[in-house]
Amino acid sequence: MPELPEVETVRRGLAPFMEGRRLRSLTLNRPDLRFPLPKDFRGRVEGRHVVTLARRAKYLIINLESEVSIISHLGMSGSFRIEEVDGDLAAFHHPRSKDAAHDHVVFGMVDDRGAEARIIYNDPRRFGFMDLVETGELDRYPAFSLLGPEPSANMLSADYLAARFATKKSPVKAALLDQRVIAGLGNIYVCEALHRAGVGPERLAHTLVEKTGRPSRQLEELTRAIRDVIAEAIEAGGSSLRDHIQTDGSLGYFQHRFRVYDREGQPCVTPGCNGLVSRIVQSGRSTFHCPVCQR
DNA sequence: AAGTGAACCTGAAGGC
DNA sequence: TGCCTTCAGGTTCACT
Repeated sequence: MPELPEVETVRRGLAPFMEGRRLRSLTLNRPDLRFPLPKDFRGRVEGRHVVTLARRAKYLIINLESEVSIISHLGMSGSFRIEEVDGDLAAFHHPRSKDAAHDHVVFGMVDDRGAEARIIYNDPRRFGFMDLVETGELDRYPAFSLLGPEPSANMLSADYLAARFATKKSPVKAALLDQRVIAGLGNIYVCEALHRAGVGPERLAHTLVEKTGRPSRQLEELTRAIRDVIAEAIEAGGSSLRDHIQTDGSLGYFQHRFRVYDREGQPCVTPGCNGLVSRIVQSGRSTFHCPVCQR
């Protein structure tokens, strides 16, 4: 579920309920998620104010006062929801009923007027995890130090991708899923970006680089497509924030704009293309693409 | 060294 | 209704 745009949507949804508020209580309903929860987790965060919510790739970062940061990764099925303890803002009530058996971590927040809210982390498959680091050490956090650039406009260029792809013999689909190359793309947005750029998922990454080392026209298209699809997806998640906070990590409204993902057998939407969306498996994961207009 | 596939875990959906 | 198989938005680890 959560690729970069979904995590960013979660960050924006949680921020009003966490930033500037005090984390009064932390409840752990089990000792581990994918990994053991941090040692003395409660003792190190309870009573502290949340300064900011940040995001790096698919990681949510809760910066607390006294230079302590909680790192949260949602894995495949992780989500946050907000329950206002005493509130009258019915609009924020979560639309979907969750299995409380998978409510693993609860952040009890209180603002300076005493208004309370519970931020509840639910994760049936428990592929997610949480960790605790000193804020100044975030850049050295092992999972972060290897990450490639964010796919935002100023961080990602065709020249950069050309340099990374030049010696890569794996299919471009796999190369784009590699978080060391670009941080934050997942299966959905890789499929979507490849389709927008008209690049076949099985193309070997190095074939998108000219002999001179310059990016090919198609690689420039792909770079643009990656930036566009991520920006649009964040926008779509963001727009849904206005009425219903998307703190469940669901796709907001962007799922209605999928051009290939989960559309096997349906007509390709590229103007003038008469192809049908096809599903193949690459390194164990579904790839949706149009064999006619993606080359 | 790089690239592929299995493993981690639960639930939903489809076939019979 | 129920049982079985397949699949799912991610990452890591063990093999070629």
